[in-house]
Amino acid sequence: MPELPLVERYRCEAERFLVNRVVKRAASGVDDMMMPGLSPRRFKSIVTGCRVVAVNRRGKYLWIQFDRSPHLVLHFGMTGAFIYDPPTRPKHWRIELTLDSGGVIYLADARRFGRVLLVNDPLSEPPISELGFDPWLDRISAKKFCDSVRSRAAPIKAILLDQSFAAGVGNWIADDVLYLARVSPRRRGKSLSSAECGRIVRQLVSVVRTATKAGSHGEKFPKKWLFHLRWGRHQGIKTPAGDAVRFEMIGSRTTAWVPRVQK
DNA sequence: CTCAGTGTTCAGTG
DNA sequence: TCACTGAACACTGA
Repeated sequence: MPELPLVERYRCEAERFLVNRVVKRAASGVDDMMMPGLSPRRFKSIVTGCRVVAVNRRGKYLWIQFDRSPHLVLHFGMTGAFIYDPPTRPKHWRIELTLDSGGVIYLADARRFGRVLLVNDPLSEPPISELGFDPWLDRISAKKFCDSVRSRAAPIKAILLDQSFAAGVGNWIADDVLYLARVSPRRRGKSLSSAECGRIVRQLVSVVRTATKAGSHGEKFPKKWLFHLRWGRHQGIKTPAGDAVRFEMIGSRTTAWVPRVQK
C-alpha cells in the first residue's frame, strides 16, 4: 500500500489518537518475518506502560516515540494499515495497543512484508539512518540531486525507487514523476542532462507535496497523473491527451509510461 | 488455476 | 568493495 503520502496520513491519524496516551496493554503475534527476534512476551513487556510522546515519519518508516527507549518503529510493507477501535480483532492483525483512553489501535498486514522493530534511537540507527532525503521533510538542491543521479549507471526508475537515495518514493510516484518530467524510465542516470535532472527533482517535490496535501486520497489527485490509469492495467489505455500508456517491467517493478511523451 | 500487487532483502554477478 | 539485477518473501483478489 503505502508510499510517503499515505504513511504521512497514517502518521497524522496516529498522532491524534496516540500522543499523551499511556499503553495499558500490548500484544503481538509470533512472527519472525515481520518482527525478527521480537517475541510477543518481549514486545508486551517493553511497550506496556509507555507514554506516547510523538509519532514521527521518515520515508516509509513511521515511529511511535515513547517517554523512554526503545521506541516502536513500523513499516507498512505492501498491505499494512492502522485500524482504530474495530468491533472485532482485524483478520490480519500483527500488533495491538490498548490505551488509557480506552482506544485500541491495530497494525494489520495481510502480506506480512511490513516490519515491527524496537529501536533505541530511531533517527541515528538503521534502518532509518540509512535513508536518503525525504522530499516532504527535506530540501535538496538541484545540483546535489543531479550529481547524485548522474554518478549512477542504473535506470532512473530504479534510482528513484532506491530508498537510500530518495526516501518514501514508491512505484506509482516514480512513474508519475518521470511522466511529468518527460523522461523515459529506461534512461540511465549517467545519460541524463542537467535539464532533465532538474525536471525530475522539480516533479518529485511537486508530486509528493500535492499527494500529501491531498491526504493521499487518489480521487483528489490532478487528472493528468498516470496514477488514475495504472490500476487494473487495461490493454490499450490512453491518457486524456490521447497517448498510449505502456506497461513493462523496469527495475523489477511494473512500470507505466507514455513513450510518445517520455524520451 | 494463474498471475500481479502502493516493498525490501539477499545472493550472485561483473 | 561496490553497484546492479532479479529472485524470494506471503497472501489476496481478479
